[in-house]
Amino acid sequence: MRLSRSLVPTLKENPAEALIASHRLMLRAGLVRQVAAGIYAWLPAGWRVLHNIMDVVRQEQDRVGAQELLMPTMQSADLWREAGRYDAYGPEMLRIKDRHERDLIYGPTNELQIADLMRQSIRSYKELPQTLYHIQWKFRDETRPRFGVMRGREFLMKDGYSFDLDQEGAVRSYRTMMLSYLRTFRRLGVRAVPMAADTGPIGGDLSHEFHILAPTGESQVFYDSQVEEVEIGTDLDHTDPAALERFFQAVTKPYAATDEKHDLAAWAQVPEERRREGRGIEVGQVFNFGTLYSELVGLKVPGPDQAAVHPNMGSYGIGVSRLVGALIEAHHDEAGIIWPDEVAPFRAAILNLKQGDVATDAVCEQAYRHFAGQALYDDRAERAGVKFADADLMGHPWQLVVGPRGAAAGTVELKRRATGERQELPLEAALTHIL
RNA sequence: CGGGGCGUAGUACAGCCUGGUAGUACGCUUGCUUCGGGAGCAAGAGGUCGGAGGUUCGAAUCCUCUCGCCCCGACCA
Repeated sequence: MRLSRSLVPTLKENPAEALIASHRLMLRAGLVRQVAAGIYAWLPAGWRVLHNIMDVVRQEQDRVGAQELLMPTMQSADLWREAGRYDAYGPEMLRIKDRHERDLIYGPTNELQIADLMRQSIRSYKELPQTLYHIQWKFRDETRPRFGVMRGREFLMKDGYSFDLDQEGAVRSYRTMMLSYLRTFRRLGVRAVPMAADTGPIGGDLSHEFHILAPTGESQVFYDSQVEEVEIGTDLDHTDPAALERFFQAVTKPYAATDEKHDLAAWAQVPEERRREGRGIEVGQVFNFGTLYSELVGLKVPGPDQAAVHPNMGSYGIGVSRLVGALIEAHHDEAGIIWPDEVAPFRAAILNLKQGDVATDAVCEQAYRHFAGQALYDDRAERAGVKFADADLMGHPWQLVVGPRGAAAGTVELKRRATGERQELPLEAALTHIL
């Protein structure tokens, strides 16, 4: 993208409504604009970030055999009534009437829909296990939206659901998802610690929340520093139950809990020098809730012995739009955002220090073509300082600085945003470096 | 939902108490100069002061109602 022709409305000053770093920087870097309380428009650069996160999530889901589908945002109230959840859910659920006075809801979650879908579709235990997921907008009418996209009313969430014949299979699905999630967060450039968690209104008895540690987190978290040393299992074969179990034990054995589940007795067992306490941003949660929902919607299949079986379900969520804020909370400095490589809206910014200079323009155009849409070309006829400030603010992992001096000598300056390191090198070398 | 705060130009704010032609800075436009890490000078554009009603000769300013946004708490990916 050429910056001169892009909708990237950066701000030099901090908007008054934004108090925490990620909210401030998202507005200042031109990623989002607020439309109403807790509702945001994603501008081109912000939308690219969201896409990049979705891509990583998708790849890691597909890798462990989950199938993507897409369920609608709007749901019929009937299903919720049938399951006895329409009145139970409370005012957080946005209820709408269509022109025929039929009750609809904007989905706050999808486990009823997916269970209903499976009820209509699967006919035998031989079709299990299956795990399905989608990435879709949700709406929860929070009493108090805040912190920008971190607690919006409308938010993008990846939610997945597993269906197993029995508890043993369900535990395996649960562990597989744990692995997938930890891989996902790792690729997104953050360490998310799984913590024992309350199961909340969804019910069930096995649940972990994934927290990114940041001072602005909403939960108080306690953990044994050993969890930080666990190998994430990038190459682990998830179809090997023994390897999966070893991994799961290693990840969940060290003490880690949010304040809701904090156990003082267990905490006291953790050696003092390994005790860590801080704030965490919840970016994901995994549940196993047994046969609760299959029973609610009447999902059952004939088992091996002819008897009808309610599949054992698990539910797995990642707050995709919240992650954008959480990643910024975890990666920024005074100058702006520092994107992890996989999520950056652009791999590099090309800064043309003298637009109109034939040699400089030529080098920039060459680099621009080379990146084929993966770079933001700052082709504005501005002072260098403005460009550097914007590039730092937007947090591109690399900055390719092209000026007339270098263009004449056949070199460009390459700057790494995260470290501030700069080096002067030939264009070709710089390009290989970035890719 | 309880408590607090705020709505004036794209952004940050002043003006309101004590009514009298809507201001400052940054950003934006144009020109000249400058030009390798948030330039200087000059000239401009840009606002139904959140909305409605009222008081008044006259309302951003006073009164009433209303809408919206932010913060703290209780609740949640």
